[in-house]
Amino acid sequence: MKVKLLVSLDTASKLRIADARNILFNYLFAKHHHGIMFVRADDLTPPPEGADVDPLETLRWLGISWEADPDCPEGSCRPLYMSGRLELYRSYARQLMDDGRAYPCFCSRENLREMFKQQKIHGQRPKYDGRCLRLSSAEREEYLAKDTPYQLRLKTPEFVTEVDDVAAGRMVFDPQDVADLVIMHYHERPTPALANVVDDRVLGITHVVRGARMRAHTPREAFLRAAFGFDSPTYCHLSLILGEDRSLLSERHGDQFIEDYRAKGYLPDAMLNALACQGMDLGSPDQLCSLGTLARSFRIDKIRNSPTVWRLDYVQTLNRVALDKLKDEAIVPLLIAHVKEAGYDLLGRGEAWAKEFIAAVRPGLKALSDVKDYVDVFFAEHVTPTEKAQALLKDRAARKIVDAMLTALEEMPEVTRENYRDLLDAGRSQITNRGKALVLIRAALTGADVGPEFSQLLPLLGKELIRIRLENAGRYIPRGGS
RNA sequence: GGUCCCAUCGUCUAGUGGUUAGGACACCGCCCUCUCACGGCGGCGGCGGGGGUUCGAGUCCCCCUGGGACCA
Repeated sequence: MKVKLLVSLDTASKLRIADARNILFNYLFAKHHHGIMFVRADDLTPPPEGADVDPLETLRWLGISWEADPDCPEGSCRPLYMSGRLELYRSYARQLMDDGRAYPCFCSRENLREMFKQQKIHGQRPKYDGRCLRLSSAEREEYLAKDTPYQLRLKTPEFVTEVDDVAAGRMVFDPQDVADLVIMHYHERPTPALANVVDDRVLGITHVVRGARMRAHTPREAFLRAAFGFDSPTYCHLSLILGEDRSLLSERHGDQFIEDYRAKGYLPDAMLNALACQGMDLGSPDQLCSLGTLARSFRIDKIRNSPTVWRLDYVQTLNRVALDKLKDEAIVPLLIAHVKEAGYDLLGRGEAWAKEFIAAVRPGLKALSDVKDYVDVFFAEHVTPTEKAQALLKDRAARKIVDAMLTALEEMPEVTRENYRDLLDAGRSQITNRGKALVLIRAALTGADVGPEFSQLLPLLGKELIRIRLENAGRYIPRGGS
């Protein structure tokens, strides 16, 4: 039997890490078995005003593709849209109602709330008591005649229902535990359970692979399927993804949308591997796995389903590996935007210069946006020394070094890879402690005590900028003394 | 409160009755070096607890503990 999967995607929200991982695992599972994965866009709720939200695009960026809506013309990659399937869900719900397996519930939200409150007061568990099921047909007609909004509830089947779960084995559900489930909200909006059960049926879904958060929804779907008489797909619930404090990943743990990482210059390969390792064994990050490799080694019965912790430092490590694999030509266009955001033009001094710049800077990059930390050093006319650098420049030797370098600089037509040492030596020869001299030179030139190698720094800065920097540094060096 | 899930180094994981419990990230140290980073080498560090089953249990069963999700 061909593996067929369906994942749903909330179009009102950016793609979350956990959802991305779940969808990735669906994709890998489908690919591994040469099956197919459908995507259903749950578009009943519009995205917030002015929000730039397109989780489908994020999926494409990750390289994850899906099977088109079977009702669409050949060659399309259109996902299924929930809004276009409302009639389908309604027709199935109607069928259930006609068969007497579902009934309208006219209780308002307020009434329900009151019922639960009373039950709590009497020490009972809040649970819908099925009062609308006991309505006489005359009463029911009366409500309907008055156009009272209603929900559609499933008459819970009376027999125990079972579902297979890859991780948990066979799960057994007792009808005693559930109240009559709402399958259609007021105004004929399907509940997720109905939509899932119907779509699984219509599309011939064989496996449901989804987050562990959805596990508790399984009984409802099981009872609903039992009412329809549908077979159940096999379930597999994927581990929760937690923050470093071991609570469910959320805003307070930092970036939780794939788009956030994308914007910071994380590459798809890095994200893919970071997601995959939440449940899979990837070995060393040195070899980033491609989607194809991941799919080949993916085994649904091998994934771990205990909660995992999303670690930013690991994502960074993966991204550095991904960045390393990128050729200079490929990295230039990606970096332009990040440099521009910091207020500079990467190509302003020519393409050759840009390449040298990238070579100097890329070993330190964990994400492309980190380039902002280096940009001032290379582009700015004036740099304000850090406190540490200022302290260094208080050294009286600094004056001698800076002056000597300025003098030497005048003799040089330009500072290049070949002659930068001469410039360095001019400063360095002023004092005996050569290591210390270099620290002072760094402070004077870059305003920092750490930074790129001189062999890269000096030629990149060039004569003019070096002169300006050295002169500027003079303001921080005390006058006088010997 | 009810239902359910999970449990190997700090973290992600390998391990499906016999292993010196392996790898990776992080951390620490050393080397490289003008500094940071990169890179190389090395180190620290784990089967939550208690009962069984078995000649033998991280591995199978039960209980406890802990963490978590869902329903409210």
